[in-house]
Amino acid sequence: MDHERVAASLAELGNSHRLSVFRFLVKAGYGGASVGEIQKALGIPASTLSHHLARMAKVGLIRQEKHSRTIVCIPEYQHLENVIDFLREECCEGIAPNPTAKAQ
Amino acid sequence: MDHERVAASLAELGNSHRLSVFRFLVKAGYGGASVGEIQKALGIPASTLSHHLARMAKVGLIRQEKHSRTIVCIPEYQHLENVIDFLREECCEGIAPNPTAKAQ
DNA sequence: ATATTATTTCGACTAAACTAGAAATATAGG
DNA sequence: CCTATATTTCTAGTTTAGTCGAAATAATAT
Repeated sequence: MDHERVAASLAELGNSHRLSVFRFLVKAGYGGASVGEIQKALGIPASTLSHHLARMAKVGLIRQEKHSRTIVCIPEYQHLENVIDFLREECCEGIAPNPTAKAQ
Repeated sequence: MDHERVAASLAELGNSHRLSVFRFLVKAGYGGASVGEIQKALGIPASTLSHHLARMAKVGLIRQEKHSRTIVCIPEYQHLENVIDFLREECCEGIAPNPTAKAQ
């Protein structure tokens, strides 16, 4: 994953509503949850939620599958894993060998 | 680290300039780098950079130490570690046990 | 066909982020 | 004291994000 995609994904998770949605979907598991279920659980107005879900899908944090009338949202675990891997590789160098301090 | 602080930190890292700054500081190591050094390396106008650095410091991603005329910026590795830990705990459940494997 | 349910798109607004030049501040050296 | 350097604050403009009611779309059932 490249710099810009990582930044875009972090920006999406950097919104409180969207982070809540992602956490909810992770709890829901691989089956995900429908837009309506998310809406009821988190109490976000439908049009607002739809907007946030579209953004999350756009960067690949979630996938949306249409099953008749309902749209099921599924968290893309691997996408988040890739973001975390990038952060570990690019932003955590040197954390193990700490020359200045021990712990805090 | 709580939900809101995680979201705020992710939002800061979710900006391309700020992610570049953080990566640069990590490469610089525990000694960090001065504002001027960052400015030269990344080519961001001084006032713009100052603004981004202040935001990063506010959420605890970096620390700023004044040494005579220059201000040294140091990455707070542990802060990012805490953010990553939150993501792993709250947003990666179920990734190890495959959906095809035993449910629990 | 009509009604019901699930979700999105539209439209309009407010708030916040991003940008960067110019002026101000702070510190050090001559 | 004056000058150079490092960085911030001020100011102002542009852009993007966030919000949500109302209307539109899509699918299903009656």
